[in-house]
Amino acid sequence: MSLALYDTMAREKRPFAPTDPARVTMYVCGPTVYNFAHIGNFRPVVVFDLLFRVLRELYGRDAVVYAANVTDVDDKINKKAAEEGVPIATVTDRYLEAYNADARALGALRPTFQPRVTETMDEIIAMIGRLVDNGSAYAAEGHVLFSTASFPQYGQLSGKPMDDLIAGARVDVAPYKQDPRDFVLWKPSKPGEPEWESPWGAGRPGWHIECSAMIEAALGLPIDIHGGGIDLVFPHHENELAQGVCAAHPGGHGQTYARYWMHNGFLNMADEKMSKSLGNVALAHDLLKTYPGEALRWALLSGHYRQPLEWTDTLIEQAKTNLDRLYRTLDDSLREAGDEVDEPAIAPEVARALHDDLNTPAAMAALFQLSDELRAAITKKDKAAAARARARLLGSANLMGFLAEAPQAWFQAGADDDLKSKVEDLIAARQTARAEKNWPEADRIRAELAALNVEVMDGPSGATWRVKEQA
RNA sequence: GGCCUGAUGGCGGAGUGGUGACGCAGCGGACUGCAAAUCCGUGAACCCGAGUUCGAUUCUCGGUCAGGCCUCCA
Repeated sequence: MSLALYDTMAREKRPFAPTDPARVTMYVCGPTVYNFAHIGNFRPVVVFDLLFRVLRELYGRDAVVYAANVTDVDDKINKKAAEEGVPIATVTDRYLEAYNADARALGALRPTFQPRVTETMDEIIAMIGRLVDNGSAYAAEGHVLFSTASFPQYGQLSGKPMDDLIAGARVDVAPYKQDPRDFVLWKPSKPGEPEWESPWGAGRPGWHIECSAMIEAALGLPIDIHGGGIDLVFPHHENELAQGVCAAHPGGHGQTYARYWMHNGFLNMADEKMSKSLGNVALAHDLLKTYPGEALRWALLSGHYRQPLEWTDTLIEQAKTNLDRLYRTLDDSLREAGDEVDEPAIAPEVARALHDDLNTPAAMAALFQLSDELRAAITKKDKAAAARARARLLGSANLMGFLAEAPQAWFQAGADDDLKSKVEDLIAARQTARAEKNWPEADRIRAELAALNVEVMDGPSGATWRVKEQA
């Protein structure tokens, strides 16, 4: 039952052992809230939610502390607020709310903390102050910069050779930098933009410092797990690590910032990286209007989290079909084998797969096996075995954030009460026709139901129905 | 240019030094008034070359191709 996680820093899978099993800490880089987030933004949300669930199962519900930040100070936010002529909080509140709603729809539990930059300003400024005081950072022309030369281990996480970073610098080096690799901790705001008072003049924090400050304040160093998208390895996490460690220990001196670094791969849209500049984005907000959140979650987890995932309509539809199969077995078991209940249990095969660096495809395969076992019990009309198998399927699927709905609700999603009663009436009429072997009439009613986007299925214990296409 | 991943059947996608998961789709059959579901059966893959080995899809090297990072980005 031991958990192993792939650590970006070590570049290998390592057995996971928290510093303190009574307080397991995890931090994941969250969204910049200036617009609806696209589906790619939700891959880490879902992946690390799964890890959160696994850790809670392993160490106890209250033993895992999970912080995911919210960036609510940013150029894109400023731009949006200016366009709308509203304070930035109007923009950030709006999109944070939408983001959380989307995350919830995708089955993600709320993180323990969701710190915002605007609410962490004091800690950020204090941390920068310490970095300046202990010689890890310097002020110049209204900016404060981190001195990468002060941190010998700089570049270790991303594996970037120091020389390359200097030689490969593609952007013009700002004149106030002592070293091209140095990065901003604090900078002046442009006229008209929000600014905060600091010992180095009014301005705003640089991109990376918020995470270091939040981690120190909310979790404490070293944290057990730090997660995010693969693209954040450099420069974001490299810089975060450097400043986070040096704030307490100038020069680093072998101090650990995060004990396990985890990074999820990208979603590819139509053979290309999904990117806002290419315009091939799919907003989770929009997808959720067409597909059930669980289906999107299944699709996001259908490949291993470190691999790139091809995001296509087919993938989502297959995810839906896969869940249909599981829900159908569940539904049949409830109807044919009674509602006798057993203690929910997590199947060992599912646990084993998830503990192996979150091998979700293998875990899903195990779910299908559990479904088959339940199906076999239903066929044999073995109620006790069915109850047992159902408890294992449900317990395992729930751990992964699946089968959270009642089967009826899953299959009849999108049907309002009006449609439901109409369908019930038609089915009753059809039952009468079938009893009289009036097949033409029965088929006519089937067609009528089909026109309502409803499919009827005749079973041994009566007819059931479902919404065919959910849109 | 530097660094780093990956290349598995029609599709998605695990995994393994030795009889090649799982799901979807296909085909044949059972069941069904019809249909759906379900069940049984079935065809189908490990990029190329060299090396290591009794044996490689799995290890090593080279190549090709694809993707990522080096700049805001999950």
